[in-house]
Amino acid sequence: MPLTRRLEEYIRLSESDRKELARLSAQPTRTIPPRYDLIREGEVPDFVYLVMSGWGCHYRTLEDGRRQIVDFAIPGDFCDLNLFILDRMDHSIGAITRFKVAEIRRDVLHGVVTNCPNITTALWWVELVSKSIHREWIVNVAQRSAQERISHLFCEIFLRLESVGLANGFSCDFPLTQQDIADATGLTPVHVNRTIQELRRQELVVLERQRLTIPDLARLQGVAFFNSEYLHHRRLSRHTDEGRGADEARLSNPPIAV
Amino acid sequence: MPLTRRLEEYIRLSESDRKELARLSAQPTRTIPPRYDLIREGEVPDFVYLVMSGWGCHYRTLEDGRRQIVDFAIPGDFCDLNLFILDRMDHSIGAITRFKVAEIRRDVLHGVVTNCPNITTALWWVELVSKSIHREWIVNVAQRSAQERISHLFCEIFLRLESVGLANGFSCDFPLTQQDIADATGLTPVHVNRTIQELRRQELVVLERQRLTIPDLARLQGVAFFNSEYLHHRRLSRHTDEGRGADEARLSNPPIAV
DNA sequence: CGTTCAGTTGACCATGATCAAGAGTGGTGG
DNA sequence: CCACCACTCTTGATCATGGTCAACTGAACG
Repeated sequence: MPLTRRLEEYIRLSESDRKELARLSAQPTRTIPPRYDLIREGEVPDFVYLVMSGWGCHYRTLEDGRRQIVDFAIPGDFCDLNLFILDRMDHSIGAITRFKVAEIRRDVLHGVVTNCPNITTALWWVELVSKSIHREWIVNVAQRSAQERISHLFCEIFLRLESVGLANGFSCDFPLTQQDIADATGLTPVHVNRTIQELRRQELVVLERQRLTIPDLARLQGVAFFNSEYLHHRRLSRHTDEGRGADEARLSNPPIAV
Repeated sequence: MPLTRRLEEYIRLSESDRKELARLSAQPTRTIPPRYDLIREGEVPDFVYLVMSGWGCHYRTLEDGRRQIVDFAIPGDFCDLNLFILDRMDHSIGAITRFKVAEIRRDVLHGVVTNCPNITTALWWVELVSKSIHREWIVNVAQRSAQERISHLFCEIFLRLESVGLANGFSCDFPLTQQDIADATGLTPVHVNRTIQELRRQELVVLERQRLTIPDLARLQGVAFFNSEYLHHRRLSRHTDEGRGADEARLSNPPIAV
């Protein structure tokens, strides 16, 4: 299940943790058709949403219609853990594909969290990692060239999907249109098109029928100036050959219940 | 005191809350000279830092030397609340001016937080607002023109300083060099220079001797497509004439201790 | 009074935007 | 089964915002 895989990037889960998490995934679901919104800027969410399947995106719109995707939401992601604070949404969440989310009531989440301090810690992780991803996106759009930006996006998406078990080998689903990529990277669709053609010509990516293949991840990371630290994935040692010493040390930290 | 003013943007503080907050501000301090780092990418922080005076910045560097400021740290800000999670820093924090921070030990913060659920809620707010600011920065660098970006930065800084009591009337301190502004907006110093000259010519800002004056904030917000919602400042009604109804409703939400 | 650093100016360049038209592709209904 | 429509992708020509390089000014400080 993507959620448990996701949280296992950060902490060890006990059997009872898993049981509690299963309760979250068992909540009633809602399905959003492609290109519709789950929730809009200004609305007050009733639930915390947990992505079960499909892709969504977090985006902001300016008054004159410019639109910027600020993050993607893939299975195992929470959409608005901030429900704890209960305020208006400062951005919207839309569906890219058919998008199925579990609607978790406040009290249910609160129950899980009080039963399992472990899970509280894991949810903090999730929040902080998504903040770290925001930071990396700032760097991405502010400093990188078109080719670097798009390569970086490909690397991030591939590794995030892999981390929840949704990649096989060198490939993963990739339902984004070139317009979506443009909205996420601050480029125009025309330029995204030309840049992707260039990436294809250099055999850095294969992109066809909603499927992304990265024949040589290290090489793509190289051209993107991609440094995976910001994802804080424990299992990344798969890719970096760093060994497991540091990981084990991290996992031994006692969870802090706040 | 900036910290209490800051938290009062989000919640009502009781007398005992204030007393606990005073304990945080009374922790031992450390002073960083201008242009030195408080902490670097990859290091493991021993403390949560609370900014007492001066300005700092959060920044990331790419391997080839490109540098991007991803947020500023001003009095009343916490630098790395994520200490709860204890991992390596994924970015650095540097001093812009002489920069004084209180070093708060884990157990001290933990004590304050367990005594005052109110403050826990407030700290969640602080985290979520800074995440929201990250999102706005993504939009800023990805979608706005040079003039819009810089105007937007001016608006944000002015309102954030005002919210902690560090603006008087139309002015606030502004110790950033044009190089700093360039690093924060993803522009070159040369272009920042020309753009600021243009803003001056249009009498949108006065910028001299480390001091920023905004004669007509509404007008500057207009050219920047600045919408202050993302700052989640309760007291913004001062600027928007929105009245206080919604604010009062928000403040009446019971704080959630997580 | 020289050194340093921020700010300023000019000339030229390049990355990516804009505008416009056409080619594939997939889904829908007659 | 095919015709049509809509949407995404592709291509070309031209333009503009902002980058690069380099030199100069001015203020601050020892």
